[in-house]
Amino acid sequence: MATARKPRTNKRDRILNAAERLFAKRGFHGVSVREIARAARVDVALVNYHVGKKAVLYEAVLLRRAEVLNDERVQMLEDCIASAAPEPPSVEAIIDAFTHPLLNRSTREGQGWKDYFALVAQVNNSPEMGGQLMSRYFDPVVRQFLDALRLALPGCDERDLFWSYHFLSGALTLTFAETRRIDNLSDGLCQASDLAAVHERLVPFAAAGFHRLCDSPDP
Amino acid sequence: MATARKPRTNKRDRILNAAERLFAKRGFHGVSVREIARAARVDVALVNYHVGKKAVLYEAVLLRRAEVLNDERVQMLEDCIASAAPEPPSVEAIIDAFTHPLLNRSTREGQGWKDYFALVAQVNNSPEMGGQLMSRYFDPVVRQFLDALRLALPGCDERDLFWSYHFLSGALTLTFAETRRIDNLSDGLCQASDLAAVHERLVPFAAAGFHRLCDSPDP
DNA sequence: TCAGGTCTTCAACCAACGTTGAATTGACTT
DNA sequence: AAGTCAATTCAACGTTGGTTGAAGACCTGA
Repeated sequence: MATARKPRTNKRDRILNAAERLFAKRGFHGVSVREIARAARVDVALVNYHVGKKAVLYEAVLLRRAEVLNDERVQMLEDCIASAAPEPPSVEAIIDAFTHPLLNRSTREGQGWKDYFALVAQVNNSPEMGGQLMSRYFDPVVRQFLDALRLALPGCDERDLFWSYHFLSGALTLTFAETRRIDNLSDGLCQASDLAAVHERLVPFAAAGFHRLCDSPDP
Repeated sequence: MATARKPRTNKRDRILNAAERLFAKRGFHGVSVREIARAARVDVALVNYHVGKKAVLYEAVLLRRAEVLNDERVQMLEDCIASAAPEPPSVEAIIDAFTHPLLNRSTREGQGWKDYFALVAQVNNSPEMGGQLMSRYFDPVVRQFLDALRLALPGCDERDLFWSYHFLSGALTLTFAETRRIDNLSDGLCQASDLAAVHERLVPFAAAGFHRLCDSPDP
């Protein structure tokens, strides 16, 4: 008797998917609820029924994959700590645990994740609500990574550590925004869509930056 | 006879200033022309009269300070090349020539420049038009900096160089977006508004990354 | 003073917006 | 068969959006 529940909400997912794609492209204010409903092939009123008003929809899109991503990041961090024990893991390994989940999802799974990361890139650089939303959804896990980095960089000044993470965050989000500016700048030699090529460079680039800032002695 | 022209357009500047501030905060779609006119204390129709339609206004805001910034960047690059001659300048010095103008304008001059950089940060991470606009307004000068970096990093792989610049660009734009996320993350220890503190860390961070990627031998 | 622009105001247009409430469907329980 | 509740449709509400055109004000040089 129990199980035979409705597919709960096929349409709720369709709405979230369409919203994700459109918000990623044009931002919160650049997309109308009606357009999202049209793209999801769903009546306008259903958006309010299944999700809520526009602002709620926006946060629902952000939250949906944030949980998955956070779990995977924590898992990878614990793995890399465990496999380096009893030594602390290297800075490279920690950064890789932080960035690799993005690469994995973006290349192995569908366009949805790509859209999601592009959306996050916009949010991260938005003065309007960027600070609040990013802090709410990602910073709890970021703090765990900072804890690990402290062990890998003993004696590191706290401010150097925070700013180093800030630079990594900026480089990472611009990468996953995939604006194709670099395609143009490099005359096609580099491609924003070739995330594997970026990732194998981002990790050593950022690690070198962390070491440069955090290893130096303070007088 | 000649000179006594009207102040040409007092109001045009007021419109551009108001637009700059609002676009920086909420993006192109998040601000209405009517709101800009209200903030500039100007009739709605004057926006179209003095500048043009909304899209033209947006690009006018971007262009206005891009020219000033580009000139200053080129000047600082030439200076640092001249003062290092006949050796090529260091990577640090080149990056500093690229980033210092932002710091200078942002701290010494008014809120207008801060708003402008926040706007550029949004554009840089926007999939909608980010690639196009950034390339159009900034990449000609970026190419000059890449030329200088090639001399400072002889034998550097081209793709490593482009990606290194990409990472620098991401870190730089997130910094000048001033989203205050880092204030929250660091419990007030770091402040997004303290641009001098960021700048003195960004230059060595990025320089270390460039060296790490570009100095390594390719088998 | 008048004629010429330039600049400014006012009002209006229509399309699109987010959101809601009432009415309808459809499937499952009793 | 009737009743229940979630899901869905439809139409409408009141605002606000960007843009325009015609009319008015202002100034300058003749």
